[in-house]
Amino acid sequence: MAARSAGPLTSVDVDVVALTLSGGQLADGEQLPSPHVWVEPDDTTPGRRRLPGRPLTPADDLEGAARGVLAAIGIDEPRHLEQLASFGAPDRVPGRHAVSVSYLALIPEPHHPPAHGTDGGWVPAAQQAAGDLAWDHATIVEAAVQRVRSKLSYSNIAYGLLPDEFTMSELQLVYEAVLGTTLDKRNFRRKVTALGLLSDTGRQRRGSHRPARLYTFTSAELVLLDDVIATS
Amino acid sequence: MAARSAGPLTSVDVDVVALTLSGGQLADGEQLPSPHVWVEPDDTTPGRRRLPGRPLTPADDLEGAARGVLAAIGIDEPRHLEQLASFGAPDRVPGRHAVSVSYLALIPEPHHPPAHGTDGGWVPAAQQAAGDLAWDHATIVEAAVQRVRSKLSYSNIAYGLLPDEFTMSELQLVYEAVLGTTLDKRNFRRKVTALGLLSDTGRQRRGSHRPARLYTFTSAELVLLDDVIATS
DNA sequence: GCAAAAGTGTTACTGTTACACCCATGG
DNA sequence: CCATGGGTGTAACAGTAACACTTTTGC
Repeated sequence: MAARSAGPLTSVDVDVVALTLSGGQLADGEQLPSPHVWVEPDDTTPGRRRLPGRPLTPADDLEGAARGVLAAIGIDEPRHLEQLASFGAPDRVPGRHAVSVSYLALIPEPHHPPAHGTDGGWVPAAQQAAGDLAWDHATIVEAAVQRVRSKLSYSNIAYGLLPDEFTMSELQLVYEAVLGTTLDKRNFRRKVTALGLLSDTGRQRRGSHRPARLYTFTSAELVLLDDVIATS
Repeated sequence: MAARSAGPLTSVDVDVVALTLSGGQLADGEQLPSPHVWVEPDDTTPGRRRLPGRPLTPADDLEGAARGVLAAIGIDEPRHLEQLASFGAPDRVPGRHAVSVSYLALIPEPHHPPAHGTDGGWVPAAQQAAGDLAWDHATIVEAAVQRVRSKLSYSNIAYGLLPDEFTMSELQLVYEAVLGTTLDKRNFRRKVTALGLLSDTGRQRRGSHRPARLYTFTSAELVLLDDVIATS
């Protein structure tokens, strides 16, 4: 095969799956939080919603475009952003051949813009989203949740869903919400401290109960481990 | 954000990292095999080589385009094909804004076309490729090898690098070649049979030594596990 | 009978699970 | 003093790692 110059052109969208935990404040836990995804109405498919996204322009790099999409919905600094996958079946969007390069963004609880002047909003990733989204966007959301779920086991990706300082119980809630299971408190603490990714700020959070130690992740970047935690 | 129609167009390339094990027949093992990648000369960057690829055309879906790229170099049925990642920095290819959607293909040893009428060839993925490839193609190759290495631990992805029937020693060689370590024979056999992904064909391979049992993978599709093997 | 690779078990250790009670605070 | 969530240890078990010799064949 010889060298090729630029071939036929295609429209490339950068779409973002922004996930946060919602439905129960992390701090109280009266109702269990669950992963929520940001969606917006789409004029071309009445009644359905879509992931935020925009076409790639010549000046863009992919990740920069994803950041721009997030900025447009009021999220200036996602705690975590990574490429998810690309989708390009010729019929995935009727009427035009569009490739979607999708990104996963994680947003810590406190930063929720509850609305924001735009008409988008957070909907539960698991249930509603599945039937409600335009084109293949439900597939993309599903891939995003799976990605987070599996990375919880061998990375510190939970930092993306937590404020700077958090208690052990809040960290455990993140795991439980994303994995959809309950975990044993003592075993969870032992494992998660054994990873060496947490450090104990001397500070405490007080409430009508024994004060809780506050922790931070030692790295605000994604750290991948070779081994596995999670279960029980 | 409102609905968008097709925006500015971009050229999209589908590039393929085809990997195989080479440098020592699996069956003999006088020299240890190592991952090799298929590269071809590129006219626009004299002296450098590139991954096989081609522009996406309107009728293509992404994976279909990747299969077409493979067919053009004489590989009609890769044992395994999966999307790797997309690359899209504006300056990754000087002079045009090109997004590369890259795929990982695994080729079993026996299918090597040693050359093929094309002027491409297999080069060791680790060493030579790194300095020798055009643009960001070395990065893409590195990502591909990493992907295989990590998936060995929790999937049957080794099927992509093996013929239908193989001995335990051959399977172990695949692991050792990709991981770059040596493994204990007894522990390896115990773990890999415990996964339940292998079945013992009654057949044997004979040589000037005790006959070796031949195994197949029970699934010729990728199977992901929850747990981890590999080490020691 | 010799070279070459195939095949096989046991023991020590390490990590994982399951499980229940006391502690510190706010009100 | 009561309610609330925070915090802690141990024993049974399961999985992993380290290790060396016997077997079957071709020549």
